[in-house]
Amino acid sequence: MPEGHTIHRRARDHTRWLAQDELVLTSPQGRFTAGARHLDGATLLQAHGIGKHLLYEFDRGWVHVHLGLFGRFRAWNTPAPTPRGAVRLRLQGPRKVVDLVGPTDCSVWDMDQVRALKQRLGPDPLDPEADPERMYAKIARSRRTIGALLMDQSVLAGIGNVYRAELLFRAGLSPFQPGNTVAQPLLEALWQDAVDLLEIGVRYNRIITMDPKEVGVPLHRMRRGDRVYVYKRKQCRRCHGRIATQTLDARVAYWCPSCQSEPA
DNA sequence: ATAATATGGTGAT
DNA sequence: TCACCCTATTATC
Repeated sequence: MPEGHTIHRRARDHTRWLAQDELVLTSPQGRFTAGARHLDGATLLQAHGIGKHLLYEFDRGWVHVHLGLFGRFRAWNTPAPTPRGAVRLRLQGPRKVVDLVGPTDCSVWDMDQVRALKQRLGPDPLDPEADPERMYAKIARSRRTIGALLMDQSVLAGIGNVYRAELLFRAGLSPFQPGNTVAQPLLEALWQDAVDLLEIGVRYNRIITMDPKEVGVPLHRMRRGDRVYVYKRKQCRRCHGRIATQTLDARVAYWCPSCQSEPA
């Protein structure tokens, strides 16, 4: 779940549920005790999603959360049950309680760290202010594969292994095409497609990349295991050919050799 | 029932 | 390149 769409969805939900109230912060698991105590009783102004990072802006400080592969949130209406499992952080508001479990990072940040993060990350398709020119420039002068570049958070923030596979399929591009050989209009199309797909992801709280017009099923009725063209599939959803897999930058890339052009 | 697997990033080697 | 984090989902028996 945790590619950019998940993060932005959580930011939106948590802002709606918890902002403008004084929150009780605890760390039932104990690994964030000092941080929780530091911000206990603070008022949440807003939760921000930036790429795959969550930033909780309080009236007197920031909390940074990165879910990694295993991190999850659980939410309840008050009163919430006793924390179950390794709850790193519990955010308790008057109406809702949110538990954070298994994150790669949960820590108190200052403004400098927030600024550094924003500087380090590439444009985020879910940020209305994002400037894709930075992504075009980086890809255009890189000999690394487009498959690796799309997953590089300093090139494009929020894309993970599923969206990588699906974006490349929809663009008809091989993951192994060097970045500096991808035509500019194709880069622009990739960006716009990322914007569209991630917005769908936020709205439906899941990754859906199949075109409703192509499959004749509306977005909200697409069944599990049938919402993507190539990711983790055996057969291409479009041509029914065999899906190829290969490790690319420590992650398994999925592509359809017949629908996606091979690099020259 | 139990086992395998994963959408990620970091830091050590 | 690999171990780690340590959950939820999916696959297998």
